[in-house]
Amino acid sequence: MGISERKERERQEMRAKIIDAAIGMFLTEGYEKTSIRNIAEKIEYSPATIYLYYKDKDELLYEVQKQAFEKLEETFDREVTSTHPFERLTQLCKSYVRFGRANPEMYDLMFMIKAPMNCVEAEDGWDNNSDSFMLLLNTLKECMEHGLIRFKDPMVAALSVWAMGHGLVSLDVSCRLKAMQIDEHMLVQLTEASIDQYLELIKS
Amino acid sequence: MGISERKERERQEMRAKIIDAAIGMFLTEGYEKTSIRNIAEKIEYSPATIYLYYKDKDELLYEVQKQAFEKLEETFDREVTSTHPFERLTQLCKSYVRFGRANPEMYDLMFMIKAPMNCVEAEDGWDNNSDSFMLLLNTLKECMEHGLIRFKDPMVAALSVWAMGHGLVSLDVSCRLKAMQIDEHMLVQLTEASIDQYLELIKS
DNA sequence: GGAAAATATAAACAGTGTTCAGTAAATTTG
DNA sequence: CAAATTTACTGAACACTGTTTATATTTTCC
Repeated sequence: MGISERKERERQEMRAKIIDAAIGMFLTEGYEKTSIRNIAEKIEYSPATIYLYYKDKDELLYEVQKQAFEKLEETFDREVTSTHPFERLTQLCKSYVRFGRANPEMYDLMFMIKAPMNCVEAEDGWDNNSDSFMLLLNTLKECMEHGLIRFKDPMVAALSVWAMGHGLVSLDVSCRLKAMQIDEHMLVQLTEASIDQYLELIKS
Repeated sequence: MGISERKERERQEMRAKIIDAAIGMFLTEGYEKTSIRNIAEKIEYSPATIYLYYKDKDELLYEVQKQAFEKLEETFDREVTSTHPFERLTQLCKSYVRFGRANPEMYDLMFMIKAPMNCVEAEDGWDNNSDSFMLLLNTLKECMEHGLIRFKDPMVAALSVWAMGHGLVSLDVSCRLKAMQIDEHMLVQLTEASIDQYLELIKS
């Protein structure tokens, strides 16, 4: 019978409707400032209805995160295209930092906010991000196979490169670079220079 | 007259009482989960009283942050002692990362949480952290004067080193390293190796 | 001692995430 | 088709949150 199929489809549509509203509000207002009531109002349902489709606000965020990572992976697909491993690593780093700086609220949800990681505590690993991390890890491995970078351990390499990229983006997103007392324009240049410098340093 | 002096002293004592309670609760429960009501209960005053001493919850956090940075600076005073510039840079990096990993909740308040930076928006710079940043900057400048590191611009150097250190700590504190699917022991080793590797890389 | 000033608080406001009893609609069953 | 049952939804409530305000208490000053 096609009824249960339609029901399931309607359920997914409703879930999408909720998530779409949530994404929009999380990105414009931030996670904390977006309330279930606001989301409910936007989709013209009662707040309680949302709980029929998502367990709690954290699950909502987890779902939004999922979509954010899909966006990041799409960006990588577009911008990380070179066949030369080190060139590809360069593209990956720059693409990552550009993405973070261009979408600070999204970056916050993906890599900085504390909320949704609690609910993943019990589970093994953190699914949302594993694809992107694998892309980095594999690119680095390939670089190492060709002797293009000065790393010996691929995991150390992955952690280092990610840490550098994340550090640059997150210090900016969290406004901690105010300690440097420089203007926005200068900051962009310094960030760019830091990445270039770092890639130069790891090149063998 | 000594009355106004006593009044001022009592005022500072009350401020300290509030902050002490706040620190304790922020570190054990986190900023978001600590309520003004909880703090008030702990010091046995009404919630409204707190507002006679601090403008709002953000100002409370800003004050707690201040003390956290004093703790960080004390740690640096103890652990960053070498007269050799590069050796001192090494001590600084390791001390920073160790501090962050040993005090994740405090690190969160200092470098990750979003809340208190908003209220600093208008002001120029971010006072709390400027001493530590200056220590890093000056150490790097000294290294450069002696030709010990491969950086040309001290600001690029400071941003790079800070980004690397902050990246390593914050990815861990925010649980994002779950993407790497490794155990705690391995993680400590990888982090250590990443710092060593980085210091090796920037050495000229 | 009594006016003035400083200090503390109970109560209220407007908001939050979440739960639950109860209603209305859609579906299945007899 | 009508009755019974399942599904979808919601209003109201609960237990919180940060913050403000009018009121009460204490302290200082003349």
